[in-house]
Amino acid sequence: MEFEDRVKDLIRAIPRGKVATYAQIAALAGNYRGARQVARVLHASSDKDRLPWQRVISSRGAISLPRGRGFAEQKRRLVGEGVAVSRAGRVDLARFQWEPPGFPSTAAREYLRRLTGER
DNA sequence: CCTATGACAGACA
DNA sequence: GTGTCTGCCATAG
Repeated sequence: MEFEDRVKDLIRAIPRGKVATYAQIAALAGNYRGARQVARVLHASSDKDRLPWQRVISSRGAISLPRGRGFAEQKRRLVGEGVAVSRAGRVDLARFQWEPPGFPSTAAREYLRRLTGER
């Protein structure tokens, strides 16, 4: 339950006008491979816990919600906060990604390096 | 113990 | 750009 609580706190810490990715939240919460858990938390309790869920998007910089089930709502909320969202639901991470100190973590980088082929 | 779920991520064709 | 496949793991039942 601790991981879940950290995830919620982190999501609440994303400033207006910025976005974070699922993997980023997971890494900051201490589990750099827990992106799916972040998705689960959002799905289960974004309403209940009043999270700024619109600020969490995929690592490719896109809205993950399907059209017809939240896509338009998320886009509307983000644009309302000053985040530019393309028609396809893309956000420029270089401009809008939240970058707290210490991200990305060395653990995450190592994992990625191993995935990419141990170079 | 097991299985299912989850708004994922990365590699590759 | 699309689609598929694999790895990942906390949580609920």
